[in-house]
Amino acid sequence: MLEVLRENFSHLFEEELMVEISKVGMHLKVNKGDTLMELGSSVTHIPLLIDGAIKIFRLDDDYREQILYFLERGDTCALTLNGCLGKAQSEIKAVAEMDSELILVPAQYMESFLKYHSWSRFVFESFNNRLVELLEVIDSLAFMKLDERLYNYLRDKVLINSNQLLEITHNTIAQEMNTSRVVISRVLKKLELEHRIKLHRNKIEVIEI
Amino acid sequence: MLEVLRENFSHLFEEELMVEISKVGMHLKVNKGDTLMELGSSVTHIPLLIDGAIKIFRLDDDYREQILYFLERGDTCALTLNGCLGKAQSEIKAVAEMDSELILVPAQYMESFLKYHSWSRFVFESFNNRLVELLEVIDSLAFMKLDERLYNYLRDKVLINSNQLLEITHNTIAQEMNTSRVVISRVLKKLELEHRIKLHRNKIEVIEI
DNA sequence: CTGACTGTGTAACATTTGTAACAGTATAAG
DNA sequence: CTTATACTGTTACAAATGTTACACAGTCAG
Repeated sequence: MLEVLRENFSHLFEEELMVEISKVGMHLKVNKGDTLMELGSSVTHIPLLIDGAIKIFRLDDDYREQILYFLERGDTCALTLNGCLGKAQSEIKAVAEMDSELILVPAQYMESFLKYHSWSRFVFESFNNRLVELLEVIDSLAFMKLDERLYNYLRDKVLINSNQLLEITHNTIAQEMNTSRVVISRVLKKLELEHRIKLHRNKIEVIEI
Repeated sequence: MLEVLRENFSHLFEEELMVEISKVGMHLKVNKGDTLMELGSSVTHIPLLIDGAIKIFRLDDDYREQILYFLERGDTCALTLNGCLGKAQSEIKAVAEMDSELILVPAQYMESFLKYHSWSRFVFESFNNRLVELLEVIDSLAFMKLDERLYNYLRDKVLINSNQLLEITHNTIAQEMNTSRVVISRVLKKLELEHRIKLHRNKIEVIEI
């Protein structure tokens, strides 16, 4: 695992910290679609993403969901850190957007690693990134109409997957954005008429400008 | 200023840190309605709230706004910290909800103070609180209808002001929630019919359960 | 007191989003 | 090939929210 850490985190962490992490961390591979954390499950580990992408959702009491952001290589999830400190059950869900690889660090090391400058810097920047992304979600929900929100959602997916051709169904989009399939189909059709996307069965092609 | 710090932050900060803060901090009093930070103004200070309450808004390009949360005694603004680290212009607005008193610490001390355990704990908890509050805003926007959002907004105001009788106009509410006055008047009337509030001129009485 | 202004109530209508129902088409399993 | 299932398109309608317009009541300055 130390090798994996060196390959992926040497620009972030000092050698000594990577050694420490490799002693207590757990190396994990997950498949596309796997759920990593369910509503209210206690937060016992801090994830470090080695490869792939994880999407994070907010859940409400009726199991509706709202996508928040993606974690990518080098990211961690501040909401987890949050859970570590606050001891609160985090009502979020994490699902692998693609086959991914991560290291899980037991939450109790969170604070003790703060003596490493690179770790505290990493944690700070992570909080920072998450705050910014949550603000973007708020912008989207508060100020934008569904067509723009949907287009942004698709653009994000394109970036994460490094592919203009998305393999996704209308139904899945509807769930992730907390609306209904009919509405998504309607708005997608509108975006297609505006030549911003092309629709295929099970696939959506995003036309970049 | 050291006296003021001791009175209000001795449960949070160690003595030595308070001394340091008192050397570089600026003691400030603001009046209800004063704007503390405008869209994109560079973030040069970290605020420590001594007394009163500050409301924080998200702004969009058309100067529409969405209220995020209130800062109270003992709070600081993680979005400011965010600004310190990320060097990004924070597109938020801060307005005094009531007459308030705060200490401004120049942003450059943010990192150096991290050697004080109580400071790094304080900063972490602050990030934490802000994340939780942003998630609540997202819940509100993503999952709730306007009547519930409005009632929650009023309840928050009651808590912050320690007063069931709010002095506020429909128009102000509409601005803070990014909707129109007519809509707010309509929904307020509905809440009144449900006996959850009572309407008066310039005043709204929230009936607690 | 008078006129200007602000705050509130309300009606009529437009737009956006959500829901129900159903048809047609591609795909997969047998 | 046949059947079942998943996916998409579309219509008609409902509900929520936004917009425009206007009436009227309280307040404040002169």
